[in-house]
Order: sequence, then C-alpha cells, then structure tokens
Amino acid sequence: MPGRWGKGPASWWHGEFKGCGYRITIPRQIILKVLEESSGHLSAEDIYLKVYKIYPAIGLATVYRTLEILVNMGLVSKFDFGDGRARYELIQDIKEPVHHHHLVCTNCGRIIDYTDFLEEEIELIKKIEKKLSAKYNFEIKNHTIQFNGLCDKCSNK
Amino acid sequence: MPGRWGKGPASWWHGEFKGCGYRITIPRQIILKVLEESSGHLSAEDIYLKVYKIYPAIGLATVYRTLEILVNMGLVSKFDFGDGRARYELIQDIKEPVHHHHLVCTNCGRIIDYTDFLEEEIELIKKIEKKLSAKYNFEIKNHTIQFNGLCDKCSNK
DNA sequence: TATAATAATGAGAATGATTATCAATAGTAA
DNA sequence: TTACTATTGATAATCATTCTCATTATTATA
Ligand SMILES: [Mn+2]
Ligand SMILES: [Mn+2]
Ligand SMILES: [Zn+2]
Ligand SMILES: [Zn+2]
Repeated sequence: MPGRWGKGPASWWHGEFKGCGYRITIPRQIILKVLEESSGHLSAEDIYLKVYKIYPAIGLATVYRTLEILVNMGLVSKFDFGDGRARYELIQDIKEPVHHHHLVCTNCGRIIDYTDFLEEEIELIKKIEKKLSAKYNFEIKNHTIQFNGLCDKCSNK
Repeated sequence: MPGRWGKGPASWWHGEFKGCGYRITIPRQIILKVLEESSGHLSAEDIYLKVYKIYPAIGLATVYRTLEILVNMGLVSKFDFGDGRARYELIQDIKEPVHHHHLVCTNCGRIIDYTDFLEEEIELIKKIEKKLSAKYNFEIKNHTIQFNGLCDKCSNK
C-alpha cells in the first residue's frame, strides 16, 4: 500500500480517525496493520487470530468494535458471502478506491476478486446510479455486485 | 401469480418438487402459499408467523428446512441485507425470472426493488458473465446487484 | 511532566438466528 | 391397507455477534 504513509510515525488513517473523535490505540493500530498486510475476505476471527500473534492481550470484542468503526468510516468493506460470518476487507485507496466485484463459488466458497471491468461496466454503473437516484430520490453511497456459481474445480466435480 | 396453475389441484411446483424426491406436505404447501401471496423480503420468522395463522402446528425448523430446499432448487432467492437475518423471496417465474435488483437504505433498512433496467444493463450483464466465465472458467448461475445509500426520508433527516 | 476526564479495553455473559437431534407422524407406492 | 421412510415439531445445541462492566490507557490541559 504505497503512498499512504507520510514521513512521520502517524499512519495515513490517524488524521481521519482523530478527526472523528476516536483515539489511536495499540489494538486499533495492530488491527489496521493486519488488514493492510492481508489479502481480503477475512472474518472477524481471522483478524483476531492474526492480531493475537502480535498482541496476545487482544479481545475479540475489540476486533468487532474496531471493524464496525472502520466500516462506518468507509475504510473497510463488509461482505456476507453466505457462510454465516461476515468478511472484511480494507478499501485500498480512499480517494480513488480500487473497486472490485466478486465471483462466489456456491459449492466450495471460493471467492474471486475481479477488477478488470469492461470500460462499459463502469460507465453503466454511473448511469444507473444517476437514474436510480433521480427516480427513487435515493442517495447512493456504494454498490455490491456479485456473481454466484461454480468455480473451475467444482464444476469439473 | 397467473399462468402457474393448471386446472388440477396440483400447484406449479409439485412436479419439480416430486421430481427431486421431495414429498408434498401440508407445511410445505402452506409455506409456498404464503410466499406466493406475500411481497418479498420475508425473514424466516415472518414466514413462520404467517404460516402459523393458517396452520398453528407449524414448527420454525420446518420453515428453515423448507426454505433451504426451495433455495437449492432455485425457486426462492435468499438475501442478506445486513440486519442479521436472512430474507427470502419467491422467484416469480422460473422460466423467465422477473429479475430485479435492490436499493438498500443503510439508515432505516428500507428495501426498494427495481426492475426497470436500462436495456443496456441487461445486455452488459450478459456480456460480463460471458467474459468472466471464460477468464476464470467459472460457471455463473446468478448474480446479485445492490446499491446502498440513504432513502428519501433518511437523506432529508 | 503530572493530572483529570473519559474513551477504550478485555473477560465473560447474553443474545438471537440458525442448525442438529430424535421420537412421533404422515406421505407414498404397492 | 400396509410397509417404508421422509418429514415433522419440540427442544437442545451452535455459534457469530453484541452487551455489560470494572479496569486501563489515551488525550488534552495545567
Ligand atoms: Mn474482495
Ligand atoms: Mn427483492
Ligand atoms: Zn468451488
Ligand atoms: Zn431510510
């Protein structure tokens, strides 16, 4: 995640975090660190276990509390892929999010990220958002697009 | 839901149901009836309560079991809108599903169905599915598209 | 730096949706 | 009708997530 750190000790998110009245704590720093260094789709417990290795005093409730804040601040996306637990992933770049969509295998649960949209896809989404905003007077903040089916391994049984 | 019933007593779904080795039972008939007569986004408990009025002997576990079958058969869609309980809705027409997408208010939880896609939207989805299938060797069965934001009431505070 | 105010924490209990268990019942084919 | 067994309802068990609360850590301030 290049370009996010200044020269000082403060991380890219410290400013926004403090601006919202939140304190910079050890648990929060480590949770963010783990999110930064992991590839996506981690469950709260996944994150807890990774933090635990660095900081065994961590509590699971703190992980949940921190994730809730991050989701509300728009720094983390929360997904439900149907396996009974929520999944979290850091939004890579706040200014210009590297948005991506998901392919979810309904058999083995594998999740494939794809970002190589057709140019049209991006255009169309903007157009649809505009149309829906107008028609339903709805202020659209973000969207989720997911294709479900069978991955290569599962469709070849 | 016109055009689904023959002249006999059997409902449109009886054939497919039996074909899968499932028995036609009173609880299942009433659950389907409730799904047919309700507008979408019902939780398992919503369904349980509606069935209960007609058939008080119903058990909640039976509702869950039946819904699981219906989802697996592709007769019912299951969604998670982030309020901690799954939502179910009958797919209106199996042959030519009246597919729709959702606008979800992140403040009050209101859900708006929209089906009035731009013609381009439908075309593009087909194109994307084809591209993704080829690239990831993924057999796409269905998709979910959801826009999140604030509904008119909530954005006017 | 020391202090006060209070946000944040971790442990553990509580919640609540969903699933599993099991003996009794009902649907089906013969 | 009978025999077979899928299905059921009650209820216990699971398990992710949230809540409670006494303790601790962070921050602004003096
Ligand atoms: Mn992803
Ligand atoms: Mn709907
Ligand atoms: Zn798979
Ligand atoms: Zn709303």
